[in-house]
Amino acid sequence: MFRISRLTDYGIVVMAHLARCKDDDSHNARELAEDTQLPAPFVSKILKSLTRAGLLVSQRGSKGGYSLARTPSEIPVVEMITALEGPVGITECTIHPGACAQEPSCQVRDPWQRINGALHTALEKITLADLAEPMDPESPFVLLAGFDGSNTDRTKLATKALE
Amino acid sequence: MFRISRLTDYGIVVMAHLARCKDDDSHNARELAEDTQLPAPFVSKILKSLTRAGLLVSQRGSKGGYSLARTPSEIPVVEMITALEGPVGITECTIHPGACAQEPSCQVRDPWQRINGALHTALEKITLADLAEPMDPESPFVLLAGFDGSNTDRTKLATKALE
DNA sequence: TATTTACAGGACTGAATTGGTCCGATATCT
DNA sequence: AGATATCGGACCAATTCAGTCCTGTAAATA
Repeated sequence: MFRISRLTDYGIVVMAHLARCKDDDSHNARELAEDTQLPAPFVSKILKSLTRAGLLVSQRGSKGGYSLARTPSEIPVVEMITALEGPVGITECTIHPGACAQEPSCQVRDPWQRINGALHTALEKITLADLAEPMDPESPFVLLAGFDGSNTDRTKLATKALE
Repeated sequence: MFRISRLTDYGIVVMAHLARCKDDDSHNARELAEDTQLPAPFVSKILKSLTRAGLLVSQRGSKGGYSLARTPSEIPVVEMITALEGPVGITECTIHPGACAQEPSCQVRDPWQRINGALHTALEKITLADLAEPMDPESPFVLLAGFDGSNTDRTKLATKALE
């Protein structure tokens, strides 16, 4: 478990496909469904959500369709996930503070918040551009540090992001 | 979305509680449910799963109960999650390779695998001890690096973990 | 040995979420 | 006006999740 829903998964595939089409003109839902080999009505649903979230712009009518609202490198993964399945949060209390009865006395909340923050930060840094381009095996991607006591600038940065 | 189930959440609360009881004797299900303020039958179910996964040892009969199978610092978070809700995997294909029809031609699989690997590595490094102890705000916890091109040893380590 | 305590395993149920389809309304181009 | 496509939302089936309950078995005690 712990996984993104199929809605999100497919959504990102579609976004990546759009990112790879360098042209700026819009692609309609049927076309995108064909290209990605995904069920057409489902793709249509996904596109609507992404448009409402401001990640795509839509053009109605004949010759209408969808296109990216920004360049791929300006679209972080976390936004796509949020658009399609709501805010990223490992635990309930991350998203709805106060909903859990034993929150005030909870002994594990704080560490979870940190883990969640780290995940969130990572998903903010990774953009559609990183997913769309064929991977360069030499390129830096998700790097994990931690637990070795080293106190780099990045450490403070990541920790700070959680407050 | 993107969250751990309540089963897992509660399970980790119970584990953390056990970790904080320094004594080595076993605690029965009813007692643990009382201490953590969680529904008793549910706690019982959780304890069984954790025992089957080898994270707890159980003692039957009168004076029976549960106790940690290892010291808290030897119990990584990822194992608790796996025990209670199955293997950690962001996408379907991480866990069931080949199940997805368009896997061979999938353009986003590789980056997802990397993200997943990074998450997995992080959850391996964080242990029950980190969750159970009251947090030292100065202590290094989850640190995130990446995308700056720096090629540290840890980079290679984290990248290597994915293959 | 009988009794009590407590875990083991699994069946079961109601609720919530997810996956996926479909339709009527509206906007745009020709 | 007519064809094309998005927009918004209703709708439904299937799965998963949360939580309960019951029967069996192992261990300790009297």
